[in-house]
Amino acid sequence: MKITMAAEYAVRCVLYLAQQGSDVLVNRQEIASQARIPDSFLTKIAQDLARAGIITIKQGAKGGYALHRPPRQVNMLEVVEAIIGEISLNECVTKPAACPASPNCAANLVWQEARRRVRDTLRAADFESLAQAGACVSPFPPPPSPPETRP
Amino acid sequence: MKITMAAEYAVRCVLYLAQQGSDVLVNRQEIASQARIPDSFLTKIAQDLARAGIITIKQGAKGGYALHRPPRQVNMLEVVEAIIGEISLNECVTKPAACPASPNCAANLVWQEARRRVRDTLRAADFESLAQAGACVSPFPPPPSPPETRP
DNA sequence: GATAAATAAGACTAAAAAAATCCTATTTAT
DNA sequence: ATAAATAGGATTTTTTTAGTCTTATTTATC
Repeated sequence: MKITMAAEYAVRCVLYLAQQGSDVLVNRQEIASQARIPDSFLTKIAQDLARAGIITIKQGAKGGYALHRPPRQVNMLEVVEAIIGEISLNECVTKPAACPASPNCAANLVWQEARRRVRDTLRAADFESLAQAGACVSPFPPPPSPPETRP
Repeated sequence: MKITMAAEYAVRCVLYLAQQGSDVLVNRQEIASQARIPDSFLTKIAQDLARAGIITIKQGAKGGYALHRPPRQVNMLEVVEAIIGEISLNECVTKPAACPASPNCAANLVWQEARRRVRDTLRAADFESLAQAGACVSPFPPPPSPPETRP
């Protein structure tokens, strides 16, 4: 029930790029070290992200990666699914053939609902917000701040 | 990002027991064949369920498994987590040590939110509802039924 | 109390997936 | 032409999952 490391790395990679702003080319080693991603692994991840139209790869000397779109238009769901494929929590939902009873199974609907909610949550998180939030803030309503104690 | 087969089997096992009603002892082979669970694998799963206080195991001749509580008081979250441990979608949330930046990471909060929603959804699904729903109905508001065509 | 019918418990194995790594090829700025 | 980058695929290692097997224990029944 875990996202893979590759997907986590992908999110960190795109988040790092988003922090630099749109269209800024960053070389792979910098991304790898700053986002703590094994450099050689990042090549694989970047290829998936590029195929999904999330980043642009420039080869050759002075090459590197950049966001392909404004960070506002990229969300966590896209990034994660670019790496691991469409999220689904169980077999029943993915391959109905695996469970002949699935259309008659109430549990199946619960899995579908859970899946929908995870995907909605990730979809709501765009990288402009994430990058702006930066330290410790979230795209969700933050907890009310404690009343000021000093005038 | 998948639940394990063991967890799916556990849900089916408990669902099958819930359908028989509370306190009805069912032998393992019956459960295994009806819920399509490899018989020997079910022994492992049952042990976890028993440890979690979800089922009762009776050994010896005429032994078998039964729900330990009314189905109303058992939910999918419990059953799943009895098998795979507490659900968490990524490392950042589970082991903060793995990511020194986690308290400063907006993505982390999104993961936490997603996790919360999955767990809430599974928690809301109790086995009385699931068993009653039986065919094709869900614990979530069902789609409006089509108008009757025959008086 | 002996026996047969059940499950327990844990060691073990096989298969699949995840996480990298490595090597050769290609692209591009200078 | 050269050096600095990335591409892409093959390969490897590690971890997890899924399942099996064997021996031991429990309990109803005769």
